Order: sequence, then structure tokens, then C-alpha cells
Amino acid sequence: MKLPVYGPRLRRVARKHFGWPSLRTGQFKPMRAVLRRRDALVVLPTGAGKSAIYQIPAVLLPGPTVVVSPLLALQQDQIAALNERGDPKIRAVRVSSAETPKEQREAIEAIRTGQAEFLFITPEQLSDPERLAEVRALKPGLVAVDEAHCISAWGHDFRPDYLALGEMIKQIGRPPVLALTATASPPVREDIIARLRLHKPEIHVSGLDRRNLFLEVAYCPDEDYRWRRLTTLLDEGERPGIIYVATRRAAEELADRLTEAGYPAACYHGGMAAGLREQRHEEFIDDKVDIMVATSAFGMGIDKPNIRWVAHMALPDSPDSYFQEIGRAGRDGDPGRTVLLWRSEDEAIQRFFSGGSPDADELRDLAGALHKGPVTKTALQKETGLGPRKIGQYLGLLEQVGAVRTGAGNKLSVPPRAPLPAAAATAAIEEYERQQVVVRSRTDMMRGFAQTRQCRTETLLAYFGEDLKKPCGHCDNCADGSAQAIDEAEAEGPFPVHSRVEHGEWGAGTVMNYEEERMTVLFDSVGYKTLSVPVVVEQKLLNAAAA
DNA sequence: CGGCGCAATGGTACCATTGCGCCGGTGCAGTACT
Repeated sequence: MKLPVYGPRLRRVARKHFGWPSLRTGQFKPMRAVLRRRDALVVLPTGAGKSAIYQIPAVLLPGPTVVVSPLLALQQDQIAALNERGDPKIRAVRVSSAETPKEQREAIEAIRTGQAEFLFITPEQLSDPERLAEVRALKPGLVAVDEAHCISAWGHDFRPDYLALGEMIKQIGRPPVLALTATASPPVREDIIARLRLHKPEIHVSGLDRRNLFLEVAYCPDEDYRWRRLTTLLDEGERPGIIYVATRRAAEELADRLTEAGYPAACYHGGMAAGLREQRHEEFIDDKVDIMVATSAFGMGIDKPNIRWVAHMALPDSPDSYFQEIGRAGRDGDPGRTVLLWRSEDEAIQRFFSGGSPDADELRDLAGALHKGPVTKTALQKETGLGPRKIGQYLGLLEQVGAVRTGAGNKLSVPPRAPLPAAAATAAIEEYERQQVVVRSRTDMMRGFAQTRQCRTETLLAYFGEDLKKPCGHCDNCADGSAQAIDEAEAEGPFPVHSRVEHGEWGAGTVMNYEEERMTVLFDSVGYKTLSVPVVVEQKLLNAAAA
């Protein structure tokens, strides 16, 4: 049988319905996977045309396309872009808390009657069985999960409905699923595939080496030094740029201090009023604010081509977050600078954010309270006296061990065959500890990146499972020669990069990188570990395993 | 886990040190109000 030729059809749709003259590298292969009705996971930097990967095939496939996207503001922009052309074949609608019930009915109706193609929705909406049934009745032909790393980053505690997405997709008839993200290391990819229950997905990764970005890291022994390094950057650098900080208060204080020192800056964080956030966002996009001091809230949905630098005044929680944040610089292809100004004290806040150890008694009481019948999260909070953050963490864990599920109207209940409260609490704590080991390993890798004398890009890409083979030439360590020296001194390691190895305690893993006397191995169950090569060799800590 | 602000302590009359408690990101949706 002759394989169908998709290229011309895809290009025709791109031209006719979207007005795009051509397709970019990295777009075509995943589009073809979608047309063949294969599941796919696509890792492609923002600005490289990720949305087109589901939008163009959607026009060719029968049935509407459900787009699961995490932020309402982001959905708004994407919907506006689709509807701008006034083409009914690519019209988009959405159902969310921002629409009235009447508007929600109209949106569903527009999809049902073929007057719209794209239904934008959040996982929280789909967690309501009535909503789920409505979507199932639409017989979607494709599900696109945008910003799919949220499953891994937020699902475990912050937005637990993300974890149930795989089940929800099954419930709406299991059309092919396309997961899209700008950054995902192997553990995050695994998590996405497992949680979404992707079936033999095609994995397409491209554009990780951003050659126009100059990567720079400076260790700062104290705050004064950090401030001086920042102002030096501001004096040298063009505008606009983003400064990432760890806390809301730091965002406000640093913006004030910079403004007073003659560097007019604005701040942005999740605690600000929605209207103000929107305003600041627009001012930045329109070049009216050219220094933005922000927490990680400022990120997804910022598709601004001319950001000239991204500075970090704190160590991010993982290379995944870091890569996503620096990736916002230089999207236009012109040079961009990324400067990580870190202190070892920065790690404390990440440890705090990663969540305290759950309390067995509290977990058991919560699991018990659920047995009294379907309740809302707010009601549970009142009954147990637990804070909103703790309850989110606990419910996430209990959901993962099958002790709670979300039903109609977002009410929580106990599924059939659920473990008893005491057993659920024990299982939840085990689950927490398992996850925590991996979370810590990612923070360790972030510090490893900050401390390396090897090429920065090589180190970062090794974390993502890419082997750059030689130093990048666009980072501080390459510029001062230390990367080159290490590269040349590098003896072949005892196990090839990307080969599978076995450790007595940590089980199976993949060799990611060698640096001087150390090697990094990504273990399937405990995450990243850095080992001393001489010790590994002498004590025979690792054995080669079948791939 | 560590920084910060405030209060208590200390030796000696106002200022420095110590100790303690508190705080810290990401957003959906529903509910209660205007």
C-alpha cells in the first residue's frame, strides 16, 4: 500500500486557512503523526509554531478538536488569533468559568453544529462528569494538550485535575492525543506519557540548542554582589528583559529599588489583581515597560520576539523551569543573553516550595472525612481545619493512591474499592516520598548546572537527554576556555552516554553525561544522581544493562 | 530551609546582640457578596 502524501495538503491548509506561506522545521513530522491518528509528544520551543501542529491537521481530520490548555488568559489569546481570520473552519470557542451558562451552551452548540472547530477547555471543566458527557457527545477527532509539562509540574499537588486527564480523554471516546510543551526532560516526558496514557506515542524533540542565546552564570556570595552584577547587566544590555525572582515580595521590592536607582522597572506576580496583571503584560508586550521583575507567574503565553535578556535572581526549581524561562529570550533569532545570579541560600526556598512532609494523622482524618459523602474542597477545608495548600497536596496524593475522585460539580468522593483511611494515608506518604526523591534530584541538577565548568549548553542539553558532542561556543565556560579544557581532558567514560546501566540500590538508569571525574545517571525510580567515576569503576557500582 | 522583623536581653543609659515566630509560587472554579 502506498503511503498517503500529506505534505501538500498540510501546506495548502496552512496557506488557505491560516495565511502561513510555509511550514517550519520541527512542525511537519508531528503533523504527519496526527494525521495518521498516532499519539504524539512534541517538545518544541515556544515561538517555533507549536500551535500549528494541532491546528492545521485539525482542519483535515473529521470531528472537532478539544484543546486542553492551562490558563484562561492564554486560551483567550489563542482563540482571538484563530477567530481573527473569520474563517468558520478554524473558529474557536471555549467553556470555562469566565463564560455564563448560556454562553457555555452556545459554545457547545457551535461545535455540535459544525460552526466551530476548536473547543478550548481546562482539566477542571472536564473533571465534571456532566461536562465530560457533553464533550463526548461532540465526538472529537483530536485532543491537543497544550503546555503538557503542567501535568508533571502542577498535577501532583497544585492542580490535581491534571492527573486525571488520561482518564477523562478515555471517557470522551479516546481520540488521538497530541501533547505539546516547550520543555520536558526524560522524567517529565515519562510522566506526561504515563498520565495521559499515550499509546506508543511518536516523540518529536527539536530546537533545544538555542544558538543565539549566550548562557552565563555567576555565583553571588551576598546580596550586594548580586545587585551589582544585575545593574552591570542592565547598564550593558539592550532592552527589554525579564528578571525572575523567587517571591512576590522580592518582585515588588526589586522593581522599586531598580526604579529608584534609575532603571525603570515594573513587577508581575500571581498575587496582583487580574486587571493589573493584564495591564502589565500588555505594557511589556507593547514595549512600554522594558524591565519586568517577575515570579514564575510571568511566563506561559508570553510570545514576544524581541526579549534581549533573561536574568535570574534565584535558582529555579529545576532545569526544566530554567530552560523554559531563558527560552523567552531572543525568539526573533537576534542575540539574547541569559544570566543566572545565584546564591546557595536560594535552595532553601525551593525546598520549602517542594512541600513539607505530609502528616499521617491529618491524611487519615482527611481520607475519613471523604467517606461522609461527596463534598467540595472548601467544605473539607472547613471540616478538617487544614489550609488550602496542604489540602491540595493531600488530595493530590490521595487521588494518586485511589482514595478520592472528583465527581459532578467538582465534588470529591471515595471511589469503589478505595483503601481504608489508614491504608490510604500510608500509601499516600509512600507516594509522596517517591516523588520527593525525584523532585530533589531535579533541584540537585539545577545546582549542578550552576556549578559546572563544562559547557553550559552541553550540561543543560544532557539533562534533556541530548548529546551535544562538543562545546557550544555560546556560554561563559566556552568563552573563557574552561569548557574546552574539560572537553579535551575528558576520557571516555566506562559506559557510553545514553547507555542503560544498573545500580545495586537505585535500579536501572540511563547515563546522561560525564564531567571531569563525575558522571550523571538518570535512574528510572529515583531521578538524577551524580556519581564519582573512579568510585563507580573501583567498586563496580554500575553494570551495563540491556537497552 | 533560611531571611527578616520585632521583642527581649545585656551591660551600663542608648545601642548591639540574641532569640523567636512568621513567611514563602504556580490557577482553576464556585461562592458570596455588591
